[in-house]
Parts: sequence; structure tokens; C-alpha cells
Amino acid sequence: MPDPALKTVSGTYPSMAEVSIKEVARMAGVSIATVSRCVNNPEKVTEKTRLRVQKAILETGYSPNTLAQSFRRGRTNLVMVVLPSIGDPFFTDVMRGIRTAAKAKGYSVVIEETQFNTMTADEIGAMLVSKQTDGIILLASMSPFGTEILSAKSRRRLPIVIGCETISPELSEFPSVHIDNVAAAKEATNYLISQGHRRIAMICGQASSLLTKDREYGYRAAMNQSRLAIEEGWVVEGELSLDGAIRATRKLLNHQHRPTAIFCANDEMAIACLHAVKSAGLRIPDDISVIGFDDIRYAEVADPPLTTIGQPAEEIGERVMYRLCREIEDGLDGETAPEIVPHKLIVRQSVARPAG
Amino acid sequence: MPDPALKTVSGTYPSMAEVSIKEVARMAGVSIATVSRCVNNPEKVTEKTRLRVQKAILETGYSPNTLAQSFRRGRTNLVMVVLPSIGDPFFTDVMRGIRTAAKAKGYSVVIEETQFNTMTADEIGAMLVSKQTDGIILLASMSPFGTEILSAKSRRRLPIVIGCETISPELSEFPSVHIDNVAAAKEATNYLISQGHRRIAMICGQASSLLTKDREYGYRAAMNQSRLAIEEGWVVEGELSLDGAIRATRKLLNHQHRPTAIFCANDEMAIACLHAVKSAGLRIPDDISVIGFDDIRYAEVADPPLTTIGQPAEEIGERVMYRLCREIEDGLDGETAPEIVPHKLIVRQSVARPAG
DNA sequence: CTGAAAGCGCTTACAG
DNA sequence: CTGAAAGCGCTTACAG
Repeated sequence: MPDPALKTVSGTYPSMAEVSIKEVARMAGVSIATVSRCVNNPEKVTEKTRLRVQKAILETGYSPNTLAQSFRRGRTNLVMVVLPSIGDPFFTDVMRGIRTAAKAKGYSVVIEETQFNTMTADEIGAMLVSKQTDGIILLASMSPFGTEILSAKSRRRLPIVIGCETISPELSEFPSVHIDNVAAAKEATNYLISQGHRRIAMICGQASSLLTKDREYGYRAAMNQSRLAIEEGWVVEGELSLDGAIRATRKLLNHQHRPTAIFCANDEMAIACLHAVKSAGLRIPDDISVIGFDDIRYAEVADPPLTTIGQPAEEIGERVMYRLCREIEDGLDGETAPEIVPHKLIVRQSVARPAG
Repeated sequence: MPDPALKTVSGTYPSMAEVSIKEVARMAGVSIATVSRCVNNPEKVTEKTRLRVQKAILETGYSPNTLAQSFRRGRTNLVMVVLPSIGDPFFTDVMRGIRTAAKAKGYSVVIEETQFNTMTADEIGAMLVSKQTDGIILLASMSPFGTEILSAKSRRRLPIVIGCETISPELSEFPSVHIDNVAAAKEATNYLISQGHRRIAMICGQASSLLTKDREYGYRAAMNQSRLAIEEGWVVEGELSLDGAIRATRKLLNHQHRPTAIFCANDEMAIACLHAVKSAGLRIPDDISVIGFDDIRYAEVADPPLTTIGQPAEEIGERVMYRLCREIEDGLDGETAPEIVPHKLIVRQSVARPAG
């Protein structure tokens, strides 16, 4: 007897009572096959029968055992997303988009945070295939990683979609959703140049990570196009972390030709950079200009508010999830052209013309 | 034939080849029951048999179909964690702890981000029970929520453990792990008082959320003990968001008796508070002192670095997960005394003696 | 449109 | 110690 207080819009709590399809069939006086049809293919059943079964379902509070369904159907409705750091607010926003889409499509998502530097390619590959998921979203990947995934994919026919980052040639067979990182990084660099900066340094991610690789390319391309030299020691790794970026900033400040502007491959590092510069007794933007990438929510409340490149993080998340759904449901179609979403330069107050 | 390049430490990729237990049994010349025993209860099998089966497993690359196992065993090895905002770096750290423990115990975790204010209790309850999970970690709960969970729990015997926040009477039957929020908030408030502040305001969370309720109690208690008045309008809701906290700060700055110090119920809001105060042309800590709560990683790089209450976020996560495992595996033991972990006042530079 | 039956892959009493 | 068999709850050709 279902507790009336527990009624939901759709009837009663699913799975709450441990009643199986048999019980419903018995009560409705039909076979279990018919009950199944009423739930999954109502159009295959006469209205009269459907109503009777409906009533029995309501009365028993029946809801299909999803474990049995998953087993029977060979699908879990679970997708895995692999990312470098759930801590980065940018990925938080991407995840929000993924969740929204996942919920709409009836999927749950499990997150795998990967310290790629501490895992062997074997371990990563094993992880990817060991969980029973219907598909994988890769928000982080590294170069030697490609081949592993390829094998996993071809063997298990596991749908994979890549989000956010640049694609290396070996990964180009996978669908992807991201901004044009090269163009965006060029835009950021050119903005600094347009403000009169000539000595421009960059704090990039990790050498092993594709995530910010294209941003470095973009920076280098912009510098080249303007015939500006990139001195040895002006491109340093910030490890995508606050601490790493603080260390990187100190190196730049101690450089014999100190840059007047620093382009950080993401806002997380830019915020740490701001702090390190100020801690060294220099002012922003008067002494050093800083520009970031991502436009995380802290960018606006940074001191000074951070000039940066905005990405539509949530939209990327949604689109990447929907793209994965297509792979899962329609099968692996050959079409793997990347979906490019727009970025935007957001001018705040961390960049000014260089002194002198 | 397994690809040697795909060998992992433990043999070959699990689930990679679609071979079932039958195939292994055939190859080893035993029954499927014996194969199952070799995998799950090796001690019940002679060494000779075990070796033969082991060999067949290696050669086929067999790994049990977890879908079938879940179905058969009636367990998913999936736990759900419900939290208010995956965006908050504090919860990121808690999640890291949860994941570490989950991995160690063989569980996957799905996250449910709950805008409690936009969900009815019915919807929440339905959500909790609709997913097939072995247990639930509640990192956020609200008061009218309690009864719903109780019903869900009693009906499904669904293990639930509460993390981080204060426990209302109706939730006290659940195990929990958290700091002593009241004591910590008193400590923060008393620190401000010890620095000479008398007009101390508070930016709290949402009225509906238990998450920061005890921090408000602690603040009020400390003020009372020191016989300091809390003026009307000195306790404002910051909605646990940057924007909300900015609005809250503006209200406080415009108050006819402007406070000299502001206690923020978490660092996320404190960082926004810092920004709002500075934007209003006031200095921190010279004009206004600010103290936060949580010690998220941005606290250290805030301007000025934020004085706050540190919580062992990752430890809380680990312990809450292990606690849940005990509930799941050993059954619901009656023992529900909360596990209290230590907090710590972290003095940085956002608090000073009031001017004048 | 409906029902009887097979079967998904595994685990586990029950015999032997 | 090992095997034959039942059964978890569902879905889906296959007949009728």
C-alpha cells in the first residue's frame, strides 16, 4: 500500500517498493511481456489493457529494476568524463552543461579525475574500459594517450567525444567540441601587442598536456607575426595550478629581461600570477599586465579584475554530451568534424600600456 | 588473442574482449560455477584447478560482466553524493577525498547537484531513490528534507551518511562527519572581538540551507557572550554565491551603523565581499576586516590574503565515504554518533584592529 | 494485440 | 572440491 504522502507527480516513488514485473502482471491479469510493453512501447498495446496495467503499476508503485534493464539491454546509461582537475571552475561550468544534457537524455555521469603524469598509459587505458559506461567524454588527454584510446575504442566500440582542448592528429578521428584555441590565444597576445607591449611572456600548462598546447602555438604565432622575439625563459610551465603559477611568475619576474606582460594559459594560473606579482611589490597593470584565459567566475572579482578570453563553458559541456549521445544512440557515424564554438576577449583592468 | 601491447599489470584489459564465463569454462574444462569461484572465492578451489582457470582467463582476457554481477548481486557499487554546488572549491576538495576512498573500496560516484530552492521535497525524494545506488552521501540538506529521506531510507533500507554540515534533530539518526561548526564560528567571531571589533556583521548562506546554519548560531552566541549587540540588518544572506555576497556586502556598507568587520559563512562569499568592499573605495583590513570560512585554495591568493577557518575537507570526504561503506557492507548499525574533525583558525591579513 | 518461452551472464545453495 | 541447476528481472523475437 503506497503512502499517499509519498506521491510524486508521476505517481509513486520508483523502486521504492520491491515489487517486480510479475506482481504487476498478476494484479492486472496479463503476462509480464504485456507489462513490459506498456512501459516501453505503449503503442503496441490496446488502450484497455494499457489502462488496466497502468492501474496495477500505480497501485503497486512498480518501477522497473534498472539493474535488470541495464543487464538485459547491455547498456548502463552511464557516461564517464575524464578531466584533469575538477577543481578548476572552468571545468565546473563545463560539467554543469554536461549534467544538464545528461539529465535531459537520461544518463548519469561519473567523473574520473586523471593525474596523467602519475598514471601510465596502460593504467589510463585500463581505467577507460574497466568501468561499464556507454561512452566517454575526454576533457583532457595527452599525446601518447591517443593510441591507447584507439585500441580501446576499436575493440569495445566505445563511443568517445573530446571536449575543450586541441586535438592532436592521432585523436582527430574522434568528434570534438571546443573553441579555436589558436585563434583565441593569438587574439589575447595581439591585444597585449596593441596596447604597446613588446616583451610578452607566457605561463603555459604542462608540457604533457594537450589542454593548453594550442594556446602556446597561438601566442608564438602572434609574436612571430609581429616580429617580436620570445626570449629564452619567457615561456614557463605553470602546471595548471596556483602554486605552479606562482613559481612560474617568480621566474619571469627574475628574468634578466623582465617581460612587461604575461599571458596565462588559464585564469586559475592568472589569478595566482596576479598574487605573485603583487607580492613582489609590483603593481598590476602599471608595472606588469596580465591576461588570462577561460573567464572563470573569480576573474571578475580578482584584484584587479582580470582581462581574459571567455569560453562558453556550459555550452561546450552541453554540446559535447549531446554529441556523445548521438554516437551512442545512432552508432558511430563517420562524421567527426570538430564543432567550434565562439570565444570572446573580455577586457577588464589587468592590462594597461607599459610604463615608459 | 590478446594484443601484448595492451597488457596491464593485472593481465589484459578487463571487458575488452567480449568473452563470457562460458568460454573460460570451456577452455579450462570446468563448469562456469568453478570459474566464478576462482574469481570470487579462490580459497574454495584446489590450486590445480585454479591455475588452469587462471590460464584460461589470461588467454581469453576474460573479465566478469559487471552489469550481470550488479544485477545478480543486487548491488551497483555506485554511490550518489548530493551537494549544493560543485563549483565551490571546498566541495571540490571534499569530493577528492570521497573519490580517493571510493576508488579504494571499488565504488564509483555520481554527483547530484541540487538547487534545493527550485526542487520540491517530492522531487528530491524521488531523485534520491530513483537512481540505483548502494548509498547516498548528503553534503547538503535542508530542513523539510528530513522526513522525506527517512521514508526513503526505511523503505529501501538505503544507507545515508551526512557530511560537512550541521545536523537538524530530524536528521540525527544518520551518521555524519563534520567539524564543530558552532565552535568554529564562535572562534572566528571571538577573534574579531579580540582584535577590538564591536560592530560585527555576518553574511550567511541561505535561510533554507542547513549548511551554514550552525555558523550563524556560533556567531550569535559569541556576540551574546561578549554582550555585543547585533543590529537589525547586520545578518544578511549571501546565497553562497559571488553575486549574492556582493549584494549582501553592499547592504552592509550602506547600513546606517556600518560594521567594522564582516564574518562570511564561507570563503567563496568572503572573496566576493573583499571585492565589493574594495570596489566601494574602502580598504581591507584598514577600513573593514573580513574573515571567511573553509580555507579554499583561493583564500591564500586573495587580496589581501584571507583570514579564515580551515576545515580538513579532503579528510571529511574520505571519512564520510568510509563511513558509508560500513553502512553498506555491515548493514545499518545503530551507531550514529557524529564524527567530529578538527578545524583551525588561519590568520592571514584580512583582519586588523578597527580604525579609531 | 497478447502470451509462452528463451536468454542476457552471473552467483549460490544443493547434491554428490 | 566440483557440477548441474535454479533464478535474479527484464526484453524480445516468435507464434498464435
